[in-house]
Amino acid sequence: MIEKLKAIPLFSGLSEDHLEKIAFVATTLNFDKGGMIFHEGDKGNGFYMVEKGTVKVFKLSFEGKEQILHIYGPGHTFGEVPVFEGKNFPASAMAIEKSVILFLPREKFVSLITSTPGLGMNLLADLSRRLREFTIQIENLSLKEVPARLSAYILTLSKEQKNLKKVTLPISKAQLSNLIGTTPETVSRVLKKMTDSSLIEVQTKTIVIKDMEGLQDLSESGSL
Amino acid sequence: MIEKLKAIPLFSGLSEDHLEKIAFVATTLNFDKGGMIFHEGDKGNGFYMVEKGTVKVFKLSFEGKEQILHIYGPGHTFGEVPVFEGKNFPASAMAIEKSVILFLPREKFVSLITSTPGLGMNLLADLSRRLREFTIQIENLSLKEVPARLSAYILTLSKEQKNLKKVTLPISKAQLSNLIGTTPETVSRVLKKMTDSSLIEVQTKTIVIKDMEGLQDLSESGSL
DNA sequence: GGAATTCCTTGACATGGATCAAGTAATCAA
DNA sequence: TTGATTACTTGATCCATGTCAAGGAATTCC
Repeated sequence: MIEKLKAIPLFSGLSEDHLEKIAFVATTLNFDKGGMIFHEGDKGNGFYMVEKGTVKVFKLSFEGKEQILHIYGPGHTFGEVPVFEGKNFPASAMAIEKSVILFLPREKFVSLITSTPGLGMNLLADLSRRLREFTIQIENLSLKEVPARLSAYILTLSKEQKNLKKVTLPISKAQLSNLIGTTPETVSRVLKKMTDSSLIEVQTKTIVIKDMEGLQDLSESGSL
Repeated sequence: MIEKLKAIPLFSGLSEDHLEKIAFVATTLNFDKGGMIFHEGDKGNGFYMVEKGTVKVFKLSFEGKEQILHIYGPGHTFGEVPVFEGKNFPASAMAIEKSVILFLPREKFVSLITSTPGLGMNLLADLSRRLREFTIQIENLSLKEVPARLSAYILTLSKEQKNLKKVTLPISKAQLSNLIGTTPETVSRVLKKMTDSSLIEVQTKTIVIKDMEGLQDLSESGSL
């Protein structure tokens, strides 16, 4: 367990001693594909870490439309907001494939923060990074059109995966459309246009970037 | 100065001694209406507090369109993200009226956090609250239409101002349209429709809520 | 207090993208 | 492997909201 915790950025710089305390209060949860980890409005009495698998954090509209806020893979933590703010979860979380999740109960963790200076700073950095990401997401949703959002997403993938020219979609196109705030139909049509303009080549879950600069332009301003 | 700091939620629960240390490193800045406090991309070597006036934090698109992320009045802090994350400002900040702003330099503040347990927790709570607000803003932009966003905004104002039935717009309608992600023309038209449906009455900067329940419905689901 | 500026409203029109529907491809399960 | 289920594509249509333009109200500034 301690080895697992060491790999998590949030806990970097902590002593074995502290990690041991954390390991002691953590529990392991298993979820099948589609399993709900928590629902918007639930009382949050702890937070979570992905050990294996993939998780989406999302909101549903009144009519059932979904907006994905984050997709998290191994090593990422989520569900912190109610831990520090006291209220309930502002969004829901679901495993989008068979996943193993660690759970850290709130109270034990809060007392750990005050006694572990580095942990507090790590958390502040982590929440700040998330605020920055939301800032970008709001910019994308409000100031950019779908082709710009989609190419920005492909470029993000290309940076995440070392594989600079050939990227693999980690989620279905339906999920992708909910992440960038559009519909599967529109994703399909825009990918086709991008292919027609020789920016990319698509084969099922693989996208080959043919014109990196063109994609970059499209992600910043342009339309197709 | 210490009296000013006491009024700020972020510093609640801190001893006079700690407040004195903070007051010692804080400086006062004056801005006219339209004065830029910082630009997106600037290196952030500290954060800010509104003492008097109003500030908007916003992003500009390539084409010059604006999306407002926050409007802050007296007592609110802003610009923390780079303090804890190290990089630059993810957005810009401008005084939208003559304002007095306190500036807290980064380095002195960071060392203060490690030596002041309560301050770290206050900051975590503050950033968490902001994450929750962004969550709602993303939901609004992506899952709701303009009439729902506008009525949600009016309801928020009504909660903020004790004045339950009669609210005063704290910003121009042009700014309001940039806050809810639309245009002045659309705001104008939607307010008119809401007036025609007897939900509200508008007179310049004042809105009287005639049908609270109807507004609530509209903010959650409906269209006009 | 009146001119000048800024802000707001209204109308006509254009359009990005949603929705509905039907077919095709990919994946899963037995 | 094959049938069944789920995911994706393509076309036709519709609608909310953006854009452009012009007139009207409110504020600001000498």
